[in-house]
Amino acid sequence: MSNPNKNAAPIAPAANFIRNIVEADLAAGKHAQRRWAGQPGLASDHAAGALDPAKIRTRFPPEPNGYLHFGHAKSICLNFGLARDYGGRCHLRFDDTNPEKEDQEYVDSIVDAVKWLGFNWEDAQENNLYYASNYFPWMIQAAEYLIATGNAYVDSQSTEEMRANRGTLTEAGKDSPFRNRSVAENQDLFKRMQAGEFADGAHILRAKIDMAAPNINLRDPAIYRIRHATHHNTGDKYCVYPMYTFAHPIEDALENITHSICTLEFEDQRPFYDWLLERLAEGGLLQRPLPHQYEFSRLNLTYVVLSKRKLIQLVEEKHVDGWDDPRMPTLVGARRRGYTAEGFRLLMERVGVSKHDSLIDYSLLEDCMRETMNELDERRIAVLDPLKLVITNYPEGQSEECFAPNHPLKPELGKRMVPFSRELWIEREDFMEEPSKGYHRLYPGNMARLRYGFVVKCTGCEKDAAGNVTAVLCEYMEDSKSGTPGADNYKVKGNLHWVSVAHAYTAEVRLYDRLFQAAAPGAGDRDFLDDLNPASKVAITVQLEPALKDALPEQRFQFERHGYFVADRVDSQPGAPVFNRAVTLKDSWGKAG
RNA sequence: UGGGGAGUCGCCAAGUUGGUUAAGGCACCGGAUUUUGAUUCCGGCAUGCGAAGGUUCGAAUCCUUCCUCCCCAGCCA
Repeated sequence: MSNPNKNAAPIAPAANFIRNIVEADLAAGKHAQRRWAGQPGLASDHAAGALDPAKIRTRFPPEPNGYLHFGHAKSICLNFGLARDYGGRCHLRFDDTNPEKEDQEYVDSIVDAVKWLGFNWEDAQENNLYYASNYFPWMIQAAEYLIATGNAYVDSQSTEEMRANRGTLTEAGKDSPFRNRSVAENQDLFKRMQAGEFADGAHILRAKIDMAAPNINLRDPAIYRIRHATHHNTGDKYCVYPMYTFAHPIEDALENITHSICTLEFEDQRPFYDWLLERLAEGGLLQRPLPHQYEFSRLNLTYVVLSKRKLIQLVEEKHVDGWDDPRMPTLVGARRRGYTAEGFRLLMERVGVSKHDSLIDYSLLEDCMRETMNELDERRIAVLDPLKLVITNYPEGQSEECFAPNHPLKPELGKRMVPFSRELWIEREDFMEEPSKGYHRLYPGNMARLRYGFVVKCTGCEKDAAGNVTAVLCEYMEDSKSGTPGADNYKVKGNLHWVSVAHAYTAEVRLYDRLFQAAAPGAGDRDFLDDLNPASKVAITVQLEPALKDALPEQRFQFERHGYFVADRVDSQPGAPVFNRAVTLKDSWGKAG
């Protein structure tokens, strides 16, 4: 009763302030009269189209200058989730307005990552994959309109002069000496900027608003700069490129975006967003109603760094094995780690959307992964720290078939055969010569069940000269085999997993743990690298049940009593998979005693 | 010291046109089931809503003052 929706999929999304706004807008019919040209366009283009079939339009607008990380996943789930839930559309738009930083490699990886998360922007009716760079002609038109109406001017101050004249947080800025150039001169200069007559930085186009505005973003923000650079999409066609501040609102409006959702740090830019769009709508360039920007707080996680600078440093200085290292908080890393898209979607649902600065416990993410994997993954047996168990009353050279269910919650997934024999691998920690209080696995004189096999009674152990246990000895109860009528005659508390020595598949497993050992890496004046967890990756050789030899890359299993493991999608060879640990099972043993 | 945001249980987060006992999730603590010390199930868990005053029959919701935290001075996004 604590969660009546638990079995009713999909779970109703929790209320949040953005959903409230969308619902209110829908109820008021705020966007009902928008027209849609079938593709992005100016007011005149859309006016020729039919009513927009999408009730709302949102967008996920990454700059293709890096790999997507967990923070982006929140934005993706929010924007695509809204469109899905309210009869809308969500566009994937590459915000590629800075040629010096962007690359096709990133475009491809972003497309993959969004798809992997389970969202799409394309169906029989629409394909909403866009590039801001395809809007450059319209943006130049918009800039020229601003110049013509006295709302923009070409400034020829140096970067340093501009900075000096911007003022400070508490002092007003000073007008540029070029601020009152005539419209004709501004038009001429902007034309020549486009023609490539000037070097980078020689001139810049600025909006003409108010150098004394208390909001620094309104002190004549730069909107078009000169960059002689090759763009990944437009090549060498342009010498001038728009700034984000100018480009983004226009992109939204051209695409008929109704709710433009971004993170909190853009809040101060909303006045300019509205100012710009209002000017362009007045001029008849953009369709009304105009898009509106809403801000939410970005995702922060304990034990994780998400700043681009730090992620690059981790890769370049080789603290990790690349962008897709399973310990990286990138979506490619998570995928390789074995994390689920379902788990990310669940996490974002649980985390919610608000404007508070929040810090989410990493354990919440792990818990979401466990929850989805428990449902999704078949079970298999793996002995990670092998110790030999010899069943002294079982005939040498003999073996027999035991059957283990593939998923205890889903009998329809059937069973698989696991061979049983005289010598088995068991987990070293499943034997204690002198048991601690509450321990109910193997120790001399105690009985325990070999899961899906027989009940055994421990009779002792063998040791080497140094006193290390080299084998555990036991006798099995012949009438106790799982699935036979006699199985219930034995009541034992301990239940161990095992793999037949003669049949085992010996493989490599990477035990991954959190990349950082401090909840807030680099907090205070520490270097975040000092908080790296030296044991975040431990490769071991393990004994696996034979069926695991056929695991396909990216196939994931629960290794019973251990956790969830995935066949590495890069390093696995056909018939020779290696496994990554995504997350352990919850373990309350030893916690409360 | 300018401007913009935010402060509700350990972590998130509803609720904010003032009106019964302040949703829900995670964590945690009990207890039941269990051939994974997992899962599942049942129960518990804020006389309190950053603080102090005030208005009111009644305030997390209104008013006043104060405190704390985050963001902004790229020709990045």
